Amino acid sequence: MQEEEIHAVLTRVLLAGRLPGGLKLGEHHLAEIFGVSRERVRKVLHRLGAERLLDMVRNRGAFTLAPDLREGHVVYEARRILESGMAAHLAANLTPAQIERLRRHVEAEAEALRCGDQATWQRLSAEFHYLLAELTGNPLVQRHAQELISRTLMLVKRYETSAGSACGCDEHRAIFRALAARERGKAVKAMTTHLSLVETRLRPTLCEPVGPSVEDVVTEELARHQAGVVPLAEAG
Amino acid sequence: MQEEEIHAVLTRVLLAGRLPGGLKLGEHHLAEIFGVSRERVRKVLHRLGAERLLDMVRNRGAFTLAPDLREGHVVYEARRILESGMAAHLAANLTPAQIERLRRHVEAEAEALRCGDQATWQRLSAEFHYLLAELTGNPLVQRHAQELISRTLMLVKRYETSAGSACGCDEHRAIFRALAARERGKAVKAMTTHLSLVETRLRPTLCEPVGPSVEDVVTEELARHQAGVVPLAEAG
DNA sequence: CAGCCATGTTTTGTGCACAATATGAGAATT
DNA sequence: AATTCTCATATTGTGCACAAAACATGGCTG
Repeated sequence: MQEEEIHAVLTRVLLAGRLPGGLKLGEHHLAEIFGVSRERVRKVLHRLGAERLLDMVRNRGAFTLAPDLREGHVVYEARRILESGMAAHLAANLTPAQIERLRRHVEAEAEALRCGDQATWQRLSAEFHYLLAELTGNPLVQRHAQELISRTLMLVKRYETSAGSACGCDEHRAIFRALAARERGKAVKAMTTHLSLVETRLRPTLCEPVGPSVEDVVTEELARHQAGVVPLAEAG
Repeated sequence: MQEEEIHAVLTRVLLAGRLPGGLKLGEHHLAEIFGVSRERVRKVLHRLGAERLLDMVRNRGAFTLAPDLREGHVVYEARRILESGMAAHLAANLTPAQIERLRRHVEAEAEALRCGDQATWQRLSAEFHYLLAELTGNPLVQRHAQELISRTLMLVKRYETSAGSACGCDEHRAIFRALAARERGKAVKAMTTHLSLVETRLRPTLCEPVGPSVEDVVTEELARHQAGVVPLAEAG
């Protein structure tokens, strides 16, 4: 078991929000689950702490975070700032080929929505933003955008409303149209509006998904990993 | 010697660009310099690698990077994207008190420039951008902005032109005026223009500052650290 | 003489044992 | 009965020793 794999599995578990907040992740416990030495897990946990996916407390260990809606607001605000900048940049720099690629993506979203394919639509919907970051061609922007988007996915999993996730395709289309028309101001505004709307769709559902054991969740994701399933960004 | 201190000292040395690129930083060597165990240094080195301030090669060790102007372009582009988003946000959200704070900063810059106080002006000039990030009140944006700005400081140290660093105060003032007037579009444009101009001031000076030994540079910065000197952002 | 393999040396990676610190229970005291 | 102190236990942090990998040197072969 490579260190990179452990990191990937834990990252996916954490971003999926499948564990309740404030849960302690013991080094020894995880080491047993993964079947590796404690040091291996230890290093990964500290790295996840640096990436702000875990709360590391000295001499106490690693704890899952419980992002509340207030922190969620910070993430969405950061996204509005970064992605409106991205929109401004893209409006001025997109090539025709890139515009075409965007168009196809938005169409695929609409198609999935029309077919009632909720899973596909939800995936494409997230990937729209990853795609925009990719089209900037700037690795630094991509990394930052990916981090922020991942963090909102964690929030959405926790606070999504059944109704909420069933709209918003028009907003992506509006962003696309502004970008394709190279209208910078309009693109910025469309992006800002869209992200604000997405944020308002989060509902303060206080019900912590009463988590299954750490062992269950991690082993499940581990099996999925070893089966070669690669969700989200890497797939598209 | 705390792990945090070692990280701070090395970060400052690297960002100051006082070491030539591609230089190897041996674990044992650094451990001797700092007078700590190898594991301590090791951990810091890996962390710096994750922060992209060092090039970590498996089984080979840590190497200083030699950012060329092409990578510099990527950093400045990322800054244009992020900071233009910041400008758009600030134009809509600055409080009168914050505007006043910005005004004072820009005035201080002008004052330092008038007095010919090159050192102070250069410091204030960098801090202007840190200040903008701070005024967003968003910790995620702050972290990202700080990383990008630090990276450009590394570039400036390496490729600065004597003439280049002696202008640009007017550009900050233009940004301030647009923000104070809450003119979003104008603020975005002023920011983009400014960062583009700064980038063009970098000159492809091929002369690697023929570095003094790792030991000399690190021990010097270490002494400075222990004397309590805290440069740049923390000072402001 | 050039290229290549082998061996010795140096440097990094990993597991282990022990030390330091936090947690929780239980007893003693007010 | 509540609080605090102490001690037992569990968990994390750290240094050390060994393993593994890369590098350098020198000799061998074509």
